[in-house]
Amino acid sequence: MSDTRGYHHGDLRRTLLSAAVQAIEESGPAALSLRDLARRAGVSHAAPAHHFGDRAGLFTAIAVQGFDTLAEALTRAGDELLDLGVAYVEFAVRHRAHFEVMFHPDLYRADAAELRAARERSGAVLRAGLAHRSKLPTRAAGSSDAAERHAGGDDRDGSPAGPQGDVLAAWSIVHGFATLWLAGALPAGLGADPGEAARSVIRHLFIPAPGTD
Amino acid sequence: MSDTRGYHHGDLRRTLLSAAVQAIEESGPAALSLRDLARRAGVSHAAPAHHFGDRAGLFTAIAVQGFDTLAEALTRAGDELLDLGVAYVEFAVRHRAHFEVMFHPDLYRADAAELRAARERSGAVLRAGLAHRSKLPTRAAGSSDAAERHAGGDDRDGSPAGPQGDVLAAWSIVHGFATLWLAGALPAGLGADPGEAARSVIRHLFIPAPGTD
DNA sequence: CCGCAAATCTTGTCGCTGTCAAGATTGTCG
DNA sequence: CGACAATCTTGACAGCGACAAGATTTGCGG
Repeated sequence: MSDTRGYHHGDLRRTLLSAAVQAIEESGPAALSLRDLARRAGVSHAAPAHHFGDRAGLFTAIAVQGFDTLAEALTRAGDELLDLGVAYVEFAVRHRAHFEVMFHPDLYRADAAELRAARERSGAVLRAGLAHRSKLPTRAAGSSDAAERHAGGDDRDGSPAGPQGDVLAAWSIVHGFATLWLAGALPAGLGADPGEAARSVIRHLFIPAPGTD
Repeated sequence: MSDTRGYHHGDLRRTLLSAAVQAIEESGPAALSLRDLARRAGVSHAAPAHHFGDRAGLFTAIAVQGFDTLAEALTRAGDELLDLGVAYVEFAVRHRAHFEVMFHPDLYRADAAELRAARERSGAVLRAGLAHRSKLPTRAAGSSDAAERHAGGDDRDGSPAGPQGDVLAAWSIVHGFATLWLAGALPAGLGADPGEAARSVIRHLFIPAPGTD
């Protein structure tokens, strides 16, 4: 079945996908070449086209895979906002290639049904996790007056300062940290563990003074 | 001098740069073609090489221009953290092409002297502005107990949770918001003004409950 | 004013790429 | 066994970045 020899490769699609991910991790999405991919897989230069149509099709498949993997990772992370954010950053660093593709819609077919479904899947996990944001672990014991306070405030959605605003702020800070980390823009001295570094950055979201213990 | 006719174009470098920026705004950096640029400027296909060396050289020039423009914009924004963040996001949206190139170091020559200088210039402005972060405007009158509190706490730098942590958190949230906005990943309904949307998101950094007033 | 060197742009070429079309091989199902 | 669909190959074409060599213009020293 997964015989990689003979006229039929047997598992070409999966092989091409993982080769693509590896190539992107090495030199970025822009440098990806379908022909080079085919060469790595030991097939002819036009073989990839049959499975993905064209370059955009390949990137679409990678993005789909990425959104699904992200959904899994976030699910595993649990309900607490902090852990959710750390998981997001760790996903970005661990699956750098997927992450870079996912947030460059000009690379793939953003309107593809398969992709919209995958995006929606990971979006749902994110929203579900953030719905419990009252479980945000402050250093103090009290159950987060922050959440309570504006739960009584303005609940109509659409308002950018409303509960959606919390989600936006949380998403922005973890996405920004991940992006800057991947771009190599962050100063050295943060250590080698992006998850831990992200944790202390995320704490600044709702808790003014972090303190060291 | 700026005669665009004849054998010598006269102002080709600037023309190519602005054509490149426009092309990137239309279809992203990956789709940029030196030959297409030359065609737009009405010169031969090899003309750009003389001014920029190669593709990476062109992107380097764009990145330099971007870092300098960002430095200007941040300088104009003043000292308050909130305005600084809004200016950052507005720069990203207004100069989308520059922003996208700046944070994709694999596109250009990150070690070029000219570029490191420009990056350092904008970095200095950022740090200078954030040094006054005690001026962060809370809704309440009091002069931000947040800043005071941990100014007495741990002042040694290098600690990710220290004052550098504030800078990181602020940078992350505005960079993340800008990136998500540009990627079209944010939900509709935030309105058409990214600066204003950013303002209400940034407020979540140190102030738990924003309230609408 | 002259002439020469440097700067600027052109022309030609090479290998590489993505994409399409047409053919070869293999698995599958009636 | 035979036909059909899926899979892969071969061949071709235009566009691209890069390099080399030549043409044209500018500018500066004499």
